[in-house]
Amino acid sequence: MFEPIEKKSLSQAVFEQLRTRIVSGAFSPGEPLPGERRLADILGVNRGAVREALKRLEQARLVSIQHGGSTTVLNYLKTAGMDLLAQLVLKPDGGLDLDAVRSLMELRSAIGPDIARRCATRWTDDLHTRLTTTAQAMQNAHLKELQALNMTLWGLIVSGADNVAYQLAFNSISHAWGNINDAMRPIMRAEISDVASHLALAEAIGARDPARAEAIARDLVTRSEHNVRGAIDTLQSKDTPQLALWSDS
Amino acid sequence: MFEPIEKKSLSQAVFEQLRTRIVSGAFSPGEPLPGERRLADILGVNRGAVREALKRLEQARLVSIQHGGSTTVLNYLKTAGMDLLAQLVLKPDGGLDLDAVRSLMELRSAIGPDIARRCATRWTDDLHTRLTTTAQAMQNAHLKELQALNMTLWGLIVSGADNVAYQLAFNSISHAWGNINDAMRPIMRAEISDVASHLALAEAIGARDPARAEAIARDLVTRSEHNVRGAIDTLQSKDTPQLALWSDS
DNA sequence: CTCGCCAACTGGTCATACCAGCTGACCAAC
DNA sequence: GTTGGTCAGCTGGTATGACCAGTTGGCGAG
Repeated sequence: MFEPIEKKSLSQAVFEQLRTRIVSGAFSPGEPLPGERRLADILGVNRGAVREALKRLEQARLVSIQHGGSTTVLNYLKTAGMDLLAQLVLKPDGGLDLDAVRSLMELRSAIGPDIARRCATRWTDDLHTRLTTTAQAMQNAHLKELQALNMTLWGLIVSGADNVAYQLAFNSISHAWGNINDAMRPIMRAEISDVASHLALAEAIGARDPARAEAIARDLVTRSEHNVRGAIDTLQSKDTPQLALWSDS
Repeated sequence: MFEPIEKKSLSQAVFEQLRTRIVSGAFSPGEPLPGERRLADILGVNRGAVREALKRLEQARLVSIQHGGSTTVLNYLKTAGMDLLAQLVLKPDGGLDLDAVRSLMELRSAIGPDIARRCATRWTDDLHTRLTTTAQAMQNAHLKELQALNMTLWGLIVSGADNVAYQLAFNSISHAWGNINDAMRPIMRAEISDVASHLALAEAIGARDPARAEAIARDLVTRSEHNVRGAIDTLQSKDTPQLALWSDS
């Protein structure tokens, strides 16, 4: 139906364009970027917009700015932080980068069970109630709602794990997730449609049973990880011409 | 002796000041920030510097900027990405925030073994050689060198795990680490001075033995995690009688 | 040759003006 | 009352031109 109109500032556009070019390899690590004045001239914007974009690139550790010297491109694989994941899971053409998605799912599989385990021993207040309420809401939900509730549930579990590193990592993952959740829905089906396991997870955490919570969580998150791997294998083995499948569907 | 002179641009200073105030709670979530012109006036800098700082705060998801509206502070615990860890491990007074450090070590404990496991099955080229060389270099190294070599070793393992999410998470962790590695050296001693285990880890990965690599890695990273926890418990029981009462339950 | 200075880059800061979006007060017209 | 319009006064967004401040390399004096 109606979709929100996409609006972005100039500095945002400059930032995204440069970021895409750096990640895609159009700029090689160590290569100097054109000067601010020249970039502004090329892109047809004023220098302030370019500077704002460059500052953001510097904060993302994609470039290195030196007063008096030139701004150089960094090797993002060795310097960039986790927030770049949100960019990497999407290819420049808008499709999914399955390799990055696989990486994301593997990370999720590694920390998810540990988060559930720690939450089971550390939660306070009425977290148990809120977990159970959320899990119960999954009983009469469709796939799209299931996905949202699954995210809500994990957000609660993370908040109960009393660990800011997990919390921030979850935020970064969620942010990346926002770019691909529609495409991931069928792949996540086996995990998010298993309401009984989610209820059991909430119950195990509420009962302060870390081992059981960890086991249930591991079982759940592993399913989607395997499904992503299965999707990759299918694409790699079946269709030699990759583009054929993309254009047909 | 002589230390490098700390030089930072105005926008960097503005960014850091606002970030510190947001994280410390001087600005509450939802609270509107003063306007750009007013901030520039208060801080005695140009509006451009303020704008560059605000753009960076927005990218870090610490504030939300709206054209025509006001810039509001976000709840960083629910929005900020993992790069904020580098800020959180240091308290405003320069001391360590042990709670954040504990979080960091727990995250490290969760992903480290999994990274080693995946590296053992996925490494290519001469990674095994480089791992062994690095581990062997630890044999005649002092504590400070051991710490650096341990970081180098893990950097190699991460690069061999073929997982961009782990790679970026490692970058974020390393970045936070750079702020506290001096203080963490004694705590890490039990882990980084065990050269034999590091050699065994390199050997297990080279032998493509994921189970053994995972086990050795888990044993190593868990030590430092426990030491951090021990340091926290010691501090809590010794001083600050208020907190002692709290933990007596 | 070395040393030191100068010119020409680079990014950093500044002041000013104007454009563009939001909000609320006010005021018709229905 | 509700609706819709206008307008003033905020807010952030963009543009311009100037100048300050590090870095670099070349060129001339010694």
